[in-house]
Amino acid sequence: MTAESGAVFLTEGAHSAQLFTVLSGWAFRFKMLDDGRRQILNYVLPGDLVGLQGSVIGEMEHSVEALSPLVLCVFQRDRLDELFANHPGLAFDVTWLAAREERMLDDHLLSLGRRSALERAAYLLAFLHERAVSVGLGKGQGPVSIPLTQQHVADTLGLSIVHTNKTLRKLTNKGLIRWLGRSCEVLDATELARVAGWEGLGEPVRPLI
Amino acid sequence: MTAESGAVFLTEGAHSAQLFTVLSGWAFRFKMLDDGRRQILNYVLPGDLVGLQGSVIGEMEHSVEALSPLVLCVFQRDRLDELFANHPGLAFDVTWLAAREERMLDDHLLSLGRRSALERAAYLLAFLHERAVSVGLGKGQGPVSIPLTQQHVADTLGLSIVHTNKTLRKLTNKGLIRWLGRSCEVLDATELARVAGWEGLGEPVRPLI
DNA sequence: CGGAACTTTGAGTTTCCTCAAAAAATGTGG
DNA sequence: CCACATTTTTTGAGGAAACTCAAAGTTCCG
Repeated sequence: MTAESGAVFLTEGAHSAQLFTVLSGWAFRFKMLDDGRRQILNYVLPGDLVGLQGSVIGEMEHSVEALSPLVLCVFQRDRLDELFANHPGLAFDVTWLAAREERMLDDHLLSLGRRSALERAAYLLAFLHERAVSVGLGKGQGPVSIPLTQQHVADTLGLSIVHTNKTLRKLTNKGLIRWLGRSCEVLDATELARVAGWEGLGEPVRPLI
Repeated sequence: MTAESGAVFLTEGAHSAQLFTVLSGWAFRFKMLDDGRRQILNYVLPGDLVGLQGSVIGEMEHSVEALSPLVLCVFQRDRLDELFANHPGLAFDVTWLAAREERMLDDHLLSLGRRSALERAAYLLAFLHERAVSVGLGKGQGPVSIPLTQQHVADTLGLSIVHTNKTLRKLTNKGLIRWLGRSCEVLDATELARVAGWEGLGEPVRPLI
């Protein structure tokens, strides 16, 4: 299955939730408040599972939207029981992915709760850079390019679009990032992580799904 | 196994991570930045699993501290493989718990990113109240009592202790909570949820571990 | 080429923070 | 049970961070 950039392909409340594996492209998970405030929860990259909450618990409480053209592999939900029954190794891998997601959310919570705007922005871009590199998106010549707008950054960091712009400008002026059209190039991931006081994900092994 | 109130019984970086089930008591998971800023990630109640990240991925990236005297049941990590191999139903329950934790963290992120101080405080107390009731802590006469200090609330909401105090006072003045010693009584959980614009957890079924 | 979406900037306001200190509750040892 | 140290809660005042409003540039896309 494929999805266009900007397409919301899983929505909150969906009861017939499907489970997907991302083969290529970028997406993000988000929730909204009634008055339109949006919070981006995490980003989805190749190798990630999408819709596990819906499949395991029965209903989705967040939505997922594509940031770039996306290629997905669909899993029927009822086959999850079969997977646990007959493929314990794969079942463990699913749980490994869930634990890794939990760990990323822990990091995001630390950021939103206790880092300043500048630290938060540096953290986010260092994080996305590390994730992009870990799935092989850094192999092209030059810096890694992340497909998002400043509105996405604002809705991830819990900041207004105006303050986000001013904060990203500081990182740009330090030569750590560059903003191009609707994407961000990370020029110095090490320094970004240092500004944020972030240790990195530290993911030695990971299962292939 | 038991733990005293205030005891940190799992620490960040622990490599020989164990897996626990909580039988009774309250605890919380947290992370710290180098300069001492602390962020509480989530609360742990009876029926919760503690240390799954360490068991599945291999290293803990957060710590866990008791809020009240705690009774725990220890699981050896290597028995997790055996569980996945021979008890697919239980393995699924472990994954269910991981998905539920992920969902709670999603809610917390929405709160930290997009809710005001008052909304955040109302959300947190409605959330903790709902969790307490769901494990049967509401059966004693009178309101549910949650064992924490305002410093814990501040470190959960990402606010200073001073602003937290002023915010909780507003909720007290509205008659929604009462602060007693080092604990909080929830007097009107419905109104708290309404102030927060929060729908509740919505947990029809749950596995028994 | 023209409209829409996105980025940038400035000005004034609100929310939340820090500092400082007092008041209240809790715990401890005699 | 009381005196004392410690922790927790409360209050006030001034400052910093982030927000809203408004508008001008830019870039993107059909």
